[in-house]
Amino acid sequence: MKAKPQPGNRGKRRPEPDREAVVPFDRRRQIITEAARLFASKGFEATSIRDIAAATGILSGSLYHHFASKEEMFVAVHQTGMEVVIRTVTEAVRGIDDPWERLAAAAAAHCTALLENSDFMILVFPKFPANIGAYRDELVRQRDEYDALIAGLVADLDLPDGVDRRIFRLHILGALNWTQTWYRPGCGVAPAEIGRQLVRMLRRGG
Amino acid sequence: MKAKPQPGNRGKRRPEPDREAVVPFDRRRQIITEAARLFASKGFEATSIRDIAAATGILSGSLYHHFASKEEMFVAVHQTGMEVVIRTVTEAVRGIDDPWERLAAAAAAHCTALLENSDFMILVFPKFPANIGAYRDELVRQRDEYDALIAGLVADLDLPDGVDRRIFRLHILGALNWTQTWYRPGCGVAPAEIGRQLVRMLRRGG
DNA sequence: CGCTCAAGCAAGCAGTTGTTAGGTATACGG
DNA sequence: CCGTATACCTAACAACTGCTTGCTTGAGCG
Repeated sequence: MKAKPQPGNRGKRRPEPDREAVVPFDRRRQIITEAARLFASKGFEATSIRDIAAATGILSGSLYHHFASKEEMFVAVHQTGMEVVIRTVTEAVRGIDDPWERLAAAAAAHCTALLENSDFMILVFPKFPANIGAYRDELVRQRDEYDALIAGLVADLDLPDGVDRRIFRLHILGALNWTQTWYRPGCGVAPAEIGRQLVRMLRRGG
Repeated sequence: MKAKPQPGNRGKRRPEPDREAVVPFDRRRQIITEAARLFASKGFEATSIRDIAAATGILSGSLYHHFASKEEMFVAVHQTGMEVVIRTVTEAVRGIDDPWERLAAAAAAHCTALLENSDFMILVFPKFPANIGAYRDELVRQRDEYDALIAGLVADLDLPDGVDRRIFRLHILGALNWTQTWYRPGCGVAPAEIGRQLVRMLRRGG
């Protein structure tokens, strides 16, 4: 966090596998983690390359050995975040048969991943950076993949006639993603419970 | 929009009441409007003082005759946006008695104000600028005022036991506010319908 | 040993940022 | 017609932005 650039690991392909840290030293992943945390807390534009570098314990220029641009870092963070949510939700619904129970488990997992994964905080970004340019398609693809996962869960539900399943899905995702703006740890309600309550309200009414 | 700085109105307190334009010339409001549009489309940090000045047809330094800082502009935009939503929603529920119908009307009005008010686009900001500092309390106060309005509507509902009305309210606002990220004009569903459908889903289930 | 090359540092580039100081034209009250 | 206030312009400030260049270090390999 406050790590100063340490000339120690200059030129090292990789420090010898630390016996305490099972996870191998991976600078790229470390950068993504720190960038994710900063993007989540200050926003993309307000986070400077130097902020990310300082948090990683590196100088700003050195980041460009791992990423071509700040936008590419954003894409990497976005992708990693989406992968985490997709994996978490997929695992959460495995083995559950009842469609509503599956959706409830998914919502709980979504909230947990979003709000509790403090060592790798994810942000489902409300909007993409302005100059994202050519990367846009890739970001949309990543997001659509998760959208499709939720759409599959919604498709299995037994819903009254006239309910637009697309809007149903978007409202669920909206409510879940918006929790980022108001949830604070130790506010009395666990993330999983927040997700479950939403599905409960939508299922039985109220 | 593309208005170049025109030395014409230098020093004028106000141009003589234009017979065509009923609304009196109000630079401060004009700046707020343009800033709101830019903040909504590019985000606060990505919008520069010079962007706002150019959109207003003024030079960047001149903005500081109307606002002390960029953050103060944000506060003004936020306040104006909140006032518009509060006014719109308050008017929408007037004369309606049934609590669920009141909520449905409120949701419809919220979406309409958010998505359709193109000449004064509002953004309900997911998070405040980083260096907002002392202005934070004022922003929270403005937001809480609207929160209380919705909380009042929710309090009148006949809900099943065990439903947390606070979470109920936050999920509604979350779903409604998130529409900003996916709604596009002419996408087949009118903003008011999007709001109504949410309440319908929450009322009867599904 | 000598070669290669990833990983990082040091320094700086050109452009942009929010903000300010000082000057100028215009309107209005006296 | 004079003084004051308003609204704006001009020009710049220091700080910061993303990014590039040239160099150094040291591990791995034949």
